[in-house]
Amino acid sequence: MDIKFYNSLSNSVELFKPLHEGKVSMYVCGPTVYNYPHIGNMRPVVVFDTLRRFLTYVGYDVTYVSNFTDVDDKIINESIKENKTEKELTEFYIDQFKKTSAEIGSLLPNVTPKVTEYIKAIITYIQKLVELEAAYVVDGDVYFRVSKIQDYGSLSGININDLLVGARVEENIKKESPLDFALWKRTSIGVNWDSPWGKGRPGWHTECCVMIDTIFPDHFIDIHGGGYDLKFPHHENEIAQAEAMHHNKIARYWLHNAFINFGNEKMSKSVGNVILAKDLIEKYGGPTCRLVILNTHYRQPVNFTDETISAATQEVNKMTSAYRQIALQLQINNVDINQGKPEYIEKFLLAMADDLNTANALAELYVTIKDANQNLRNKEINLQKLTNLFKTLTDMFYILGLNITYKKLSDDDKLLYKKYLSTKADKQFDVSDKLRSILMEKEIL
RNA sequence: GGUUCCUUAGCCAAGUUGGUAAGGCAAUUGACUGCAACUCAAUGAGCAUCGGUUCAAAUCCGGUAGGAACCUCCA
Repeated sequence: MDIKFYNSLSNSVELFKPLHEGKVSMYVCGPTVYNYPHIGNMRPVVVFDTLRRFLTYVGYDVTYVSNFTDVDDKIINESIKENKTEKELTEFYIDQFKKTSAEIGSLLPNVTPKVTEYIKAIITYIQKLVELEAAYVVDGDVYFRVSKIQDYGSLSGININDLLVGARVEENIKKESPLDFALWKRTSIGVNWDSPWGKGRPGWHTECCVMIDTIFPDHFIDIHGGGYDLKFPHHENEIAQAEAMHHNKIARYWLHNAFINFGNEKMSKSVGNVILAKDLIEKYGGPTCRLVILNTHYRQPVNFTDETISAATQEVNKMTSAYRQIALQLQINNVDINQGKPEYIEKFLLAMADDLNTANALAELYVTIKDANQNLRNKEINLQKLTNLFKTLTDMFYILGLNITYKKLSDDDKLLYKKYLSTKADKQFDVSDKLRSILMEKEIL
C-alpha cells in the first residue's frame, strides 16, 4: 500500500518510504509539564497516536518517541508558586498527561524521555557543537551560531533578512546575532546542573536533538511531528543543530498538526480561554472528544463547539449501539466472535494512507455501521456477515483509537437476555421492562 | 511590515495529475414499534465574489472581499 504524507519540508504530498524496510521511527514533541493539559495539547497526542496505530496495523514495526520537557522557566516559576520542588511538580503533571492521553484513547509511546534524564548527553552534544564552531560561549551561556547554517529557515519558509528587520526579534547584546538561540543558560535560580561553562540548564531546542540522537542509532528518523507553531523557531532550530552535527535535517518527513479553537478563537494561555482536556473528557467522554478531533483532517483547524460535540456524541452512541448489538447476537448464538474477516477495511486503509485522511476513513466506518444495522434488522440473521462486520468495527476502532467496548456475556447474562425475549414475546411487559433495564445497566443492550 | 493558509448545504466536513459535488449532525416525510431508546428509507448545495485559461474548473491563473495562524512561551 502506498502511504503518502504532506511533508512540511517540501510543502507537498510525498510518497512515504521508510529508512529501513518494514520499520518506522517517529518522534513527536511533547509537552512542557507545569499544568494540566488543555484540549489543544491532545491534538498531536491523538493525531500521531492514530498514525502510529495505522502504521502498526498495516505491518510496520513502529518506534514512537515523545518527550516531556521537565526543565523550563515556567516550571521553575510554577514550582516556586506552589512551594514544591521542580521534580514533584513535573512528576505530577507527567502522570496527569499520561492519564488524560489514555482517557482520550492514545497508547503510551514506546519511549517517553525526560530532559532531566538527558542532561549529560545534552552537555556532550553542546560541547561538540562548540568544537565545531557552530556554538559559542559567552559569560556562562552557550548560543548556537545560526550563521553557520546555509539554509536556515527552510522549513518555515522564513527569510533571515525579514526576521532581522522584524521588530519583534529580541535584543540580547550577548549574542552575535539576534537569530542565535540559547543552548545552555547560566542560572542560579531553580534547578541547575554543573557544566563546563558553569552552573546552568539546557535551552529548549537541544533536548529533542539529543533524544533522537541517543535513541535512534541512525541520528536520522522517518517522521518528526508536532504542532504547527513549533515549526518556527523550535523545529527550525532542531534542524540547524542537526545540520551542524550530522549534515541532515533530523527527519525525512516533517508533519505538523493544526490547532483546536474554541468559538473560532485560538486557545492560548495568554488569551486565557484554555479548556482543560480532563474537564471535557469527564463531561463528554474520551471517544467523543477524540472523534471531534478525528472528524477533521489533521492539517485543518478544529473548532470545538456545542454543535460539533453533540454531533460526535450522536455518532459515538450509534457506533456503540451497533457494536454491542452485534456482540450480543454473536454471543447468544455461541459464535466465535473473533473469527470474522474485515469488510470495507480496504477503502478505510486507503483513506488513512492518504496523508491520514481520517474524515474519509470515518465515512467507511459509517458505511460499516449502516450495513450492520441493516443486517441486525433482518428477521433471519446472517451470523457470518455479522462476524465479519464485528471484526471490521473492532479493527477500525483500534486504528482510530476509539475506545468502544462490548460486554462479554456470562451464561447468566445469556439466560437473562433469553428470559427478556420470552417474557416480551408473552407480552409480560412489566417483567420484560425490568429485565431490559437490568440488561441496559449491564451495558449488554 | 514579512511568511503561510483558509472561504464547499442550517452546522461539521471530504474532495487539486481539471470531467458535471463523499460522509456525518440537525430538519422534514414515511416505515418499524406494547412503551422508550435504537434502527431503516427518502428529501437539500453547483463550491465567498469578479474575471481569465479550457471542449470542460470547487479544482489552474489573476483581481476583490472576509477570516486565521506564525514571525514572542505555547500543541
